Amino acid sequence: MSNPKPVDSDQRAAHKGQQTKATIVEAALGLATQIGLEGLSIGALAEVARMSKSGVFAHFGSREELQLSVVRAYHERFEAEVFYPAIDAPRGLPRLVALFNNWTKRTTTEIDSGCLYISGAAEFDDRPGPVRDALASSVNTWLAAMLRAVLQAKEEGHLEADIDAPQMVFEIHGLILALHYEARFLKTSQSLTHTAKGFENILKRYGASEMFTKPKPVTLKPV
Amino acid sequence: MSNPKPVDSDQRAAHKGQQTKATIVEAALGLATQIGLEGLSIGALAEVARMSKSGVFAHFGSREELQLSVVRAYHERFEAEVFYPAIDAPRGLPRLVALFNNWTKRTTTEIDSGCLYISGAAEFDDRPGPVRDALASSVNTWLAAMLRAVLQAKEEGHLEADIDAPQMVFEIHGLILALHYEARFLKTSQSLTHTAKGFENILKRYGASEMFTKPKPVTLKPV
DNA sequence: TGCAAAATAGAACGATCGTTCTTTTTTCTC
DNA sequence: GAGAAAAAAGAACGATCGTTCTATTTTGCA
Repeated sequence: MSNPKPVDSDQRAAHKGQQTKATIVEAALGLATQIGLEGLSIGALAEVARMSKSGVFAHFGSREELQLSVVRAYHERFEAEVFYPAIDAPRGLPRLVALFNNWTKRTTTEIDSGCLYISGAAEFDDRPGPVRDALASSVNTWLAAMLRAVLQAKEEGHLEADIDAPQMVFEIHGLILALHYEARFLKTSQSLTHTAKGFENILKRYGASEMFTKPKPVTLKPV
Repeated sequence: MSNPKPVDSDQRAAHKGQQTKATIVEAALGLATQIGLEGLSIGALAEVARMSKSGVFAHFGSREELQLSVVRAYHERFEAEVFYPAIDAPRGLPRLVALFNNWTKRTTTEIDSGCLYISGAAEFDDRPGPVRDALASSVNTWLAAMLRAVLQAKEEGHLEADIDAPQMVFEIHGLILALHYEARFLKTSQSLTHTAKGFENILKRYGASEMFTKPKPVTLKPV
């Protein structure tokens, strides 16, 4: 009983299987963002991961479970890259701006790789099942976080008091979707500029002062 | 030589083949908008069209040509439903509003069926070839028409003189994309309201007077 | 170091894919 | 109505799909 709980290494009791599974999911994530969750085939994945088809398959038990693993991995990555870094920013408008900037930055890098939340939505539009549910749940979680940020900015007095918060989130979401569509599919060069300018327009319309450019403004909480 | 050019019936010299081909394309359009252009299989299409697989195939010669036919058919339908009805409206803001309303209306009905320009963009993101080119060409044609309408509204003095027209089209496009995404995938109930309100916000921001609600305003051309 | 267990590989399955070829049926013209 | 031409059907192809089963290799613990 010298080491009853080996919590030292990567994940607890990393039985080699779990670490190769992580490698596979990593490769699957790359494939899925490019060719979509539906286009993701076990054969192609095995080739990329330099493994046998059955070797890959054994880790998941079904293609659907593989797709779910990919969605979960994407969710974690999105959270780590977009959400968590932004909660360092002060509550209110600065945090909302940080969230949007991180979102935009991620979408910009995804012009080459693709966004799973967007391609997945198109693929699982009317295809019920666990994959669709997982995708929708992740997106809803993220949109709820954005809504929370808007509400907090309103509470802090950084936005006008009578604004329609879900409406604002809807419009921001539209900017990101248009950025992805026009930059990735149409290869329009000005998309990023349009996105930034569009966000400025939205902020102005909802009563944000010009302080949103400065990361740490003087506190002007009216309460 | 009584009838050298029978231009009477449906399309010129409707040799039966072309009319069944039209039926097939019709069915293919329905399938493609639901499950996507990539998911469109000749076997499934043959089943829907109540024909043999080879019978369907013979009309196109390749799956890619079938996909191209679907894209062309969608383009025609989009034009007929969104673009042409709007050019009856007076040049300037009324026409722009009509274009947007038709676009919104079509997207709303497509909450059940799906929009080929959106699902197709996700599928052919980084898949070069004729299908992608045809899709992108159609979308660009439509966005150019929207841009033209904005520019004309500016010329007519219905919008402020110094506005960034491509920027405005980008923001409008975002509204439609958000409508499709949130209504069709997330099944958010308020999407249509958010879209209409978002358009109002955009119009206000670009200096449109409140006359845009009335279909036939008094002419106020300042030139 | 030995041995059980876990991980991977390999082969094969039924199904479906796009496509080709041949045959039958339907259509159009004289 | 006969006969050529067009359209549709039918069967089969190689390839790939997800999945299952068995065999082999690798791992981790005593």
